[in-house]
Amino acid sequence: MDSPGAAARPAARAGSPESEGVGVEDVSAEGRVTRAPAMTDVARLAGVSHQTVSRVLNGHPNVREQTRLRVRAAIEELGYRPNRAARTLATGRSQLLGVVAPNSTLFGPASLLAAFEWAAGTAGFSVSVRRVGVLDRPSIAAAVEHHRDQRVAGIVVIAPTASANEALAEIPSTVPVVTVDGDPLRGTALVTVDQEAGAMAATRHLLEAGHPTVWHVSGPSDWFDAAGRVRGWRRALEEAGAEVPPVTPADWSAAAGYRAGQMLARMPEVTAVFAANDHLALGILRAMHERGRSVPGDVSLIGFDDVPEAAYYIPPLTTVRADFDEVAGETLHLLLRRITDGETGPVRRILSPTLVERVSVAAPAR
Amino acid sequence: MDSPGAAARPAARAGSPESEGVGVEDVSAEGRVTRAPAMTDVARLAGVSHQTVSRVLNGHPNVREQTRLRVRAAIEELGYRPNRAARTLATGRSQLLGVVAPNSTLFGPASLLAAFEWAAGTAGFSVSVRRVGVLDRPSIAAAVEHHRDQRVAGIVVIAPTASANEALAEIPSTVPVVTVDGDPLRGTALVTVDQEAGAMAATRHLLEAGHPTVWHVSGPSDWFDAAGRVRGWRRALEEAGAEVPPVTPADWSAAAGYRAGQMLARMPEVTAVFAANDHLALGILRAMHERGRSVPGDVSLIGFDDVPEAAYYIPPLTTVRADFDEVAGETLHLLLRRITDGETGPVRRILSPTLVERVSVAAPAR
DNA sequence: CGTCTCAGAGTGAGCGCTAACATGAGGAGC
DNA sequence: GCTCCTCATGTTAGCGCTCACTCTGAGACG
Repeated sequence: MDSPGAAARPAARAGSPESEGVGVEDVSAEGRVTRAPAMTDVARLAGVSHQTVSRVLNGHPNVREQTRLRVRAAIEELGYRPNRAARTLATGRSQLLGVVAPNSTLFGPASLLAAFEWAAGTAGFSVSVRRVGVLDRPSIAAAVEHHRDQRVAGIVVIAPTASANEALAEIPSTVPVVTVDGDPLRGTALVTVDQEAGAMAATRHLLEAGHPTVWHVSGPSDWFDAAGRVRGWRRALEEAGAEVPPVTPADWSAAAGYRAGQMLARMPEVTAVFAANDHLALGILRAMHERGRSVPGDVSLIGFDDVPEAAYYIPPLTTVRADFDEVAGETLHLLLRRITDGETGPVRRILSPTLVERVSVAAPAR
Repeated sequence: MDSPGAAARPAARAGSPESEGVGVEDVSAEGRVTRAPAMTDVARLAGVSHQTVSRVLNGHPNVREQTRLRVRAAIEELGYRPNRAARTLATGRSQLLGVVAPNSTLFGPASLLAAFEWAAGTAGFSVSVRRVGVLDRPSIAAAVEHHRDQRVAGIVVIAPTASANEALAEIPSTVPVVTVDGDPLRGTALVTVDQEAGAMAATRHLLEAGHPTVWHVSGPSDWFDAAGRVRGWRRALEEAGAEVPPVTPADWSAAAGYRAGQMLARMPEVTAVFAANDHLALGILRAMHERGRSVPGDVSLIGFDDVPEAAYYIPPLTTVRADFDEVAGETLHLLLRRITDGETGPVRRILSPTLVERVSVAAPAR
């Protein structure tokens, strides 16, 4: 509205044209506030046209080496920095990537987000994050629209729940979108962790330790991650011919794990539990402890995520680890390919998690 | 580079001017690719000048109600969305806020970031996040420069370490900056939690339970948070006339807490410990457990942060909680005030944390 | 020795918007 | 009835960049 020096706007190009080394940034020699150097200022100083400066900046081939050096020197001297808004306006493309993420600090999404921001930053892209409170259709659609307004080059949607699905279907294909942790069955670009494989590995590990069957405390049922882990658990049991006990439903919190654990702790037939994440496992651990059931003496337990603290639970937790750096890297890679090559076909990258063995698993007491 | 339809650029404004309801978005009736509607399209449809459309969009006063409605209808019909890049270019101001954050998933910074993104989104701002690997001068300076290139309206620096300090001093005052978790003694805009008060409350609580003194496992010494907690702990001891034992240095991890706990567990005179965060406390808990020292029977323990899992540690952890939503809200508030009012003087908002009592504290055994 | 080619530049238009100024109609004030 | 002001709107000129041209001179080629 009223930033200082706004009145000086039509001034510019005052002073002798060849005055060397003047333009620092915001205050001229006379102490007057002036604008930041633009491409034409660089051009004038280097004795070329603004278009040549543009060519140097964008690495175009047909520029003589000597000219290139002269321009670079001028850029350096003026401390020139290109105006991204102008470039975006002129090209219709930006160096901005949009992310739609759930408004939570859950370990998975938070780790993924951090890893993606880091990877994108390293690749020279900015990341604009839009948090959504509930992952329903209108919220996600609004967040996507918001990003499109900014002319982002591409969008990443961290949409771990089923309710987000329909919103994704509505996104016009004019802007590249990659979904992370979304519906593995959808026909778009998707990167996710093989939840089913991870859950199978955990369940098999417990069966192989000698347990007749494995109980499962699941995450919220509308999360794909949770559903995939249930599927893997069930499949491992079925393949081994073991009885499939009822799922104990929960959310992702230690509180829910504790409540589930209180139930399971009173059932003597429960000797092995696979929890859908480490925080649930922590709650279960405490419930077992309170009921005097030792882990792994009486009950074996496996979690999922390998949060950094899992190794310091009592006892240290056997769990399943996904490599979020890898997921983020793949996501970025896929998105950039879609941006530059205009690819639009369905692509799926499903990364395998690994079992991390610690001490919360043992053979069942006889 | 070669997006489809780039060649059709100089086309546009084909077709009968008054053809109603045509302009969906990207494909005209003939199936040809065309550009998204711009302000002039809206103006033509509404029978006004583009400037009037601009006035309606920006809520200027001098527009007749009837005209306003006509313009709004045209906007609706065309599905018009303003081009932010153009607006940014024209005004030199954007609706983008830049955040510089450490590349970690530590509970504090991660929670703060999420809360800030949420708050900013609610206020109609986008948030561009730049992660920095190490919080040293060049890294932070580069991140800030990156944001300035994008013409962000303001910048938030989450700079919890001392080494970040000098970088902050270099930032020109042309762009509003608010520091979070930074040096409480610096003369800029700052929002932070009163670490010292929180640590004092924890330490006093242990003293009041009857412990002769309190031992401290600290965070990394270059973090302001850690330093503040050490100060508060020391001050509470001194004010109570208690002996001040040596600080056990650590980082923020459960692993470091475990190592520190192994030391403390062998010292019978240690009956009360204040850990600089909950994850350290978790590690200490396990070390105590392994050595057969019960918490709170033999040793009382308090953490800091109140991570959601702390209530499910064994035993449930007494800790200190900061309200990150409040911190984020204050930060946004402060930043927006600086952006709109051009305020530049030093401002400090220091928010008080609260003690959350659970069961890890008891009177010392006699 | 004239013509063609092509690297290495420059010129002008326009991306979609806002800011400043211009215009014109209607009413208040004398 | 005239001036002067106010409200509602239009006109014009950029913001700083890229794109599609045009222009120039030197070498290749017949």
